Amino acid sequence: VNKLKVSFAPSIRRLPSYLLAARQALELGDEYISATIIARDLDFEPIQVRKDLAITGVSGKPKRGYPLIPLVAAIESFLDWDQRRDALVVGAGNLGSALIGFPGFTSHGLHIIAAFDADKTLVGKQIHGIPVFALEELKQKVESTGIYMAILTVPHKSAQIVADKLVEAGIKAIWNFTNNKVKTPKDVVVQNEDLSSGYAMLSMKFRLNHERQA
Amino acid sequence: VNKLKVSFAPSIRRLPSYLLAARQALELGDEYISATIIARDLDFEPIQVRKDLAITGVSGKPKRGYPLIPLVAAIESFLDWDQRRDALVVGAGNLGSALIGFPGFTSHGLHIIAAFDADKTLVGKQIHGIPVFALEELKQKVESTGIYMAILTVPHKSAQIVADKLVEAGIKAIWNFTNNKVKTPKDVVVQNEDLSSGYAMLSMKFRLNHERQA
DNA sequence: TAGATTGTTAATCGATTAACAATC
DNA sequence: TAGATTGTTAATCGATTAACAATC
Repeated sequence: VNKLKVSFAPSIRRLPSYLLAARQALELGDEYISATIIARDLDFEPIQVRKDLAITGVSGKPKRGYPLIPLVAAIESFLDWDQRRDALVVGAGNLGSALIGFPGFTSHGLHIIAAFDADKTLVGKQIHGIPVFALEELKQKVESTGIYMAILTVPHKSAQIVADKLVEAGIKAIWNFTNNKVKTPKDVVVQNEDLSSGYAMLSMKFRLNHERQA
Repeated sequence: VNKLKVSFAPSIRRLPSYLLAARQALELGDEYISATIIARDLDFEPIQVRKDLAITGVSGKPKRGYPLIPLVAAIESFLDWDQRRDALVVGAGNLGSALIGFPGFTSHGLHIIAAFDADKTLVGKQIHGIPVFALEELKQKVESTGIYMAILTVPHKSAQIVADKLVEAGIKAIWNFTNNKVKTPKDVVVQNEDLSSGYAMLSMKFRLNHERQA
């Protein structure tokens, strides 16, 4: 079910780091940035950077590189990050609160404007200035605001149950920070952000590095 | 620099979800789990699950599947998750605090036992029962405890500076939650956990899904 | 001009999927 | 036994890297 093939997934995952590099160069007053420079900064191959940037449609100048302002615009537009997008956080625990307070999202157009939690003692309070509502109010809030994106930060055992409620409320995109995969109808996209898979990579890298030296 | 080839990286990233599935089946009182069942739960192909599990060395029984207790043990041992590992959090802001309070890590053997921050008003306080120290105390603490793993949750602009301090203090593994890639000598492994690349994927999936219906 | 860089086309590499014999 | 499942070997697919002409 629900397996949407995202073409060039690895390239898309790398785009945000190119965007950051471009913005930083812009801040320094540069006009152009070359794939060679980006590659050196990020420890990639220049050819990979060129291939990745090609999908955004931006075009570079031989000997100079990519013009920064069009480059930033091309990446933002390709990712749909050039327009404001409001989102909900569902599960106002530690991780949910941290994401609400995370300043980096606004630079991608992402604004968290409400939180929801099953815990009634949190309801009515604010977290980093954002109001917390009861889960029961979800559907009504989604309908009245037209929001279609939700960040899921509940305990993993309730992930599917809450995801079902999100779908029922009309949410169309779920950023899932629980370890449990959730299933949704095919008109609702899910991005799983499994921290434990990153930790598996770190553990493995450490083991291999260690063994290599031994 | 520092580009350590982790063989079978995609397989390693999937192992934690197999581990979770196996543990859940064990809780339900099952004795075996088949690749078919795991694949259905996680929306993978059975052949992929079998290939992935093969690297851990566990062997299954035709018609039954993989015996749960050896399966859990094999994955944990392969990832080095069968022994306790202590870690530091550096940057005790929102995200750092959330990771300190995240209950899931202990099931992978990961225990956060201290936090560090440049902000002197935090020093001496506790976050979820974990003490916060000044950055200046880093080296001394690393040396006295023998800890070699750090979780980096500082603002992205100070990522490299703080990473350098971690290396200098003797840290050998850095789990980097900032958007900035950090460079380290080759005896220090880094795992970059770039949230914005996940958000790029979600944005793209949503756009493609939307366009397909239009 | 010389040389660095882009962008395209082709080659390589690695991961996923298919096929199927072995097994319980 | 029949049939589901494992595990291995081969085929396919897609991503990365190489080669190189075009360009400024």
